[in-house]
Amino acid sequence: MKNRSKRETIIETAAAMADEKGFANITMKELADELGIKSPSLYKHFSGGLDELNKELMLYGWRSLDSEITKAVIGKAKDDSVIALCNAYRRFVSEHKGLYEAMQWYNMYLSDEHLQASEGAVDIMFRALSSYGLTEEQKVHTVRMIRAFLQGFSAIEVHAAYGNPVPLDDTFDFALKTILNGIADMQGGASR
Amino acid sequence: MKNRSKRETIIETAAAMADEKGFANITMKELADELGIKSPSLYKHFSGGLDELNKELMLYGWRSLDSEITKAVIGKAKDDSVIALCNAYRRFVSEHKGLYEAMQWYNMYLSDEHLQASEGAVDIMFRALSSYGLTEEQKVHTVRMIRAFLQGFSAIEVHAAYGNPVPLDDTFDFALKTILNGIADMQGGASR
DNA sequence: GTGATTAAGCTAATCTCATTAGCTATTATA
DNA sequence: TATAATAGCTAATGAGATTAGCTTAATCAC
Repeated sequence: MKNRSKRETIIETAAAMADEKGFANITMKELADELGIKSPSLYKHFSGGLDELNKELMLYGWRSLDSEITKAVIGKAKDDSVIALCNAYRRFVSEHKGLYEAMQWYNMYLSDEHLQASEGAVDIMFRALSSYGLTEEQKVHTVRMIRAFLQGFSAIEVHAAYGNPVPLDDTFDFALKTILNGIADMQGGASR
Repeated sequence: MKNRSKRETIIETAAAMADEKGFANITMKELADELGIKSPSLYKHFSGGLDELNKELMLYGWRSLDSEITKAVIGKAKDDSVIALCNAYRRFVSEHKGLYEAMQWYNMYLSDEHLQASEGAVDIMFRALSSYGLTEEQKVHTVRMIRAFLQGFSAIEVHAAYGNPVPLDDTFDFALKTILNGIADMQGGASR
């Protein structure tokens, strides 16, 4: 019954709380309340305090996202694979706005750990591109472009910063198409 | 000599401080110290406290960015215009990392005001696209895509989250080219 | 099995900020 | 000139994170 360590339970509770109330509103006090303990007790599990907790939240988030997009690309290749990956990323963000904030937020403070954490997602993107005949360098550019687009689009979508009636879904598809066209051009075009 | 209101001076000081020490490290105390006053005195200028200050910082940032990209696109059309705009955006972010954080951060809390604030930049993008023969809807998609890309790319670049020797500059050009190709396809392709 | 150790909690205390209250001097203004 | 607004100050309050030091229960070595 107790296969999940207390540490994990706390992180999952914090993640749920972030999704509910927003990442910025997680406090040691509220998290402790939610867990039925007093805030100083949290330091028994996270001696590094809020910082360590946030870092773990970030790592947990990236692990979850990895797992989602991995599932999404299984059995797919080329465009189908890229599309599935992007949609999975987008869905994950919309379902975990708070956790995603943690994933981004931590970004700002400890690039090294964040780098490692998000490496998994990058790796999956590389694999998704493997079925095209791209050079390594082309793959690097493409992964970066996709990543930048997904990150920017998600940030904007989460905060609903588009004040226009044209549906975001259409824009997402449009952008995806543009990116896939770019890939196709590389295969059949200049580098042929 | 005193053409700049105290309010403006404070905001500019805060912006400089954000660029130096990071947005998250701006405190009422340090800002007041920098200005040679005590922190409670700041409330005479910003009755809304840190929140109001941050909001003003965000607005100031967007105004500055507007002005930069406006300058950048003057006298240019089509691809040149888009390229100039994107480069200006990127440069602004790299020169004002802290202020840019404020611009993004506030984003998370008050979408309405942020929306208005960033409207100027969006407007300039629309104008930059006006010399192509795109439909309104195509322009909306394109602006959103460019915006998402710029935001995502900047976020990633600022935090140096790319652990790869391939130069970021090349990726930026590559992505720009992909986007411009997408625009060209719309003109000469399906929508012809 | 029993003493020592560790784990996980608790209360009380501390520190850092942001913020508020209330006072004062200076500057405009009617 | 009397008065009102401005911009500053000190002292006090309050929220949160964090630390110190105590207690109980489980675990472990022998």
